[in-house]
Amino acid sequence: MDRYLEYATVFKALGDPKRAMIVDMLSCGELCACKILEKFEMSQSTLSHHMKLLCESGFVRGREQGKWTYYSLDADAVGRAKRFLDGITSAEESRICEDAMCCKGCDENE
Amino acid sequence: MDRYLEYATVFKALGDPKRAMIVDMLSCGELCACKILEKFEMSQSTLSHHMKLLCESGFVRGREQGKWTYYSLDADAVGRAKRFLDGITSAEESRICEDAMCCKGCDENE
DNA sequence: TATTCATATCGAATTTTATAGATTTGAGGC
DNA sequence: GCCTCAAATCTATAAAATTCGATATGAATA
Repeated sequence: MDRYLEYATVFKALGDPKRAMIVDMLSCGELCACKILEKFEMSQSTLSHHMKLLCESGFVRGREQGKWTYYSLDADAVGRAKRFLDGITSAEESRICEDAMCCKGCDENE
Repeated sequence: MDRYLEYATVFKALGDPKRAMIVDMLSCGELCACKILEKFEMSQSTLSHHMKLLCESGFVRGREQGKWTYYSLDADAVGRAKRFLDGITSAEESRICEDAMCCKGCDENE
């Protein structure tokens, strides 16, 4: 269940429209908080909270330089999230299918 | 922002450890609620609520047959989520980069 | 048709999240 | 050293999510 907690933490971080848009903005490259804030009608403290969530999930990294904090995507975390979705589409390599968990319906298995 | 609301709704549905695990279970193929319930320590009403969320997000489809409800992944929705993550890694094709939104840092742009 | 079984829905309690204003921290500039 | 500015943190509040017991629904069946 721990592995799912890890996935869930990342997806939860992406599970807010503003954070999803922030992440998309960061796909263009590193951005400072001030630039991100410009694009939203949101208080500075609220943005800071969202960035903290994104960083704590591991999906985004923050780099402090002088007065500013620059944010960017963590390629590894993006890759892990992608691989989860990939694993979901190709049942063969699924983590869970071998686990006596699969059935084709209740009728056949009870 | 609407497009991000749509993505966020899906990611929010995946943003719970139990739901992430349920989705992984469904990667093996269709399952009925009773089979899923067996794998969790969770009341029936709670599972029903989780399945409703997953279905409302579009990520999972439910098929009622007699007394049972069978759940399976919606391939299109999985594909859309994947494409969001793909778009995030390859900045070139990003939805948002053209939007005068990119900068390489505050210093250069102010 | 009365009963049973699988799910869904309702209602309520608890926890978590989103938000903003006020304050703090820490770097730079005067 | 004092002021300014960017960002984080604290505090409070309102909204949303999680959970479960109880109840309703609806199909199969005796």
